[in-house]
Amino acid sequence: MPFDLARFRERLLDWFAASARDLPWRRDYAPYRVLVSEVMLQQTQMERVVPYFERFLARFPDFDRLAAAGEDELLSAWEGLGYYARARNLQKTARAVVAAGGRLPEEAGALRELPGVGPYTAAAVAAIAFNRDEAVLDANVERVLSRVLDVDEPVKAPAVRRQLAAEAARLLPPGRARDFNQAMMELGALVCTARSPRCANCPLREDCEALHLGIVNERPVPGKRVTFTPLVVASGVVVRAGRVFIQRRLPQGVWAGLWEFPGGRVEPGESPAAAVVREIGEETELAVAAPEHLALIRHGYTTYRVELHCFLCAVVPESPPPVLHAAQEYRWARLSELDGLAFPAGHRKLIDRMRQDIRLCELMEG
DNA sequence: TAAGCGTGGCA
DNA sequence: TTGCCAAGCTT
Repeated sequence: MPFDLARFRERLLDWFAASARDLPWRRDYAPYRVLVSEVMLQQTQMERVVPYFERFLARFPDFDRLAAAGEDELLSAWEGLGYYARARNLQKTARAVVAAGGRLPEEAGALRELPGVGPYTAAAVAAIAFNRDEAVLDANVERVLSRVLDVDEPVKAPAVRRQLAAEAARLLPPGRARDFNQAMMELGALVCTARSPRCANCPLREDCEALHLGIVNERPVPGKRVTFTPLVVASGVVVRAGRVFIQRRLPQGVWAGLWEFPGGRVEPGESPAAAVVREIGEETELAVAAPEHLALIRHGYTTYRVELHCFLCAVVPESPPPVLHAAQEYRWARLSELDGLAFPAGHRKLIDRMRQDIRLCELMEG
């Protein structure tokens, strides 16, 4: 059966009307809420975003409140979501919107000028908040179209992406951009999934070329696969007079502006205990001794797989005061202070372990 | 154009 | 356990 555009649109929109998940930003499609949700959803799955979205909106209910937020308050609300530049850019956008009178532009071209708003987010906000006729192209749409149209080249290749963007625009029913785009992404998330797609329940099963050919599992064609680099890291919980040393990371690079415990990479042939003493000296000029193993935490970030060795360290009595070489600010903090500050996920896990360590808690009292 | 930028879930 | 994956943007 030939591809029928009207049928494709009708079945997709009917399916979405019946199957759309109840999400907080789908209540009224208020532009601020749509923008926050779309930025949170960059490279992040729906289920993970929803609780962050609720907390974020409670703290920062509008552009004005977000524009006025402090750095720790902002990053703390984002802690655990990753890609923290998103939070900073979202605040920059809020400030630009406030400066421009308080309203978000409605056209994709103007939205695209805002910090942290790329081609996807500009089209998504224009379509979902303002129902402008823009077609989004995200990983879900790429996957759906690569199957429906049987695309036999890697979908991440720029030329293929341009082609898929044009196809998405062709499929878009004029005047229905809000529902159409969400329907394509929702279908990708719930039915046309990367693994174990539910083709028997798919509203587009009659329109799907890859399904007809029996090669759904060969679509989309993957691109170059990323290699993960194992990394051994040692970090120190440096305690003095009931307080722990923490430092704020530099404004550029990974975990920019977040707080952390000092430490760094364990060199080949070096023990984690020796590395933590060396790294703390290099980063802070603090002299510490007798590192005592606290925890071993495994986590990953971007393309690294990290084995994080954590030690409790004492400052030697004749140690000089801290001088920072890998951070912009430091603090001797009480355990209870750490909750209002943003830490990388691995260090947050360490804080959780610290709270379970009775002897450490006794050391931190008072 | 390619690499940097997080994180947790899942098979 | 390990590899793969997710509603991308910036430089």
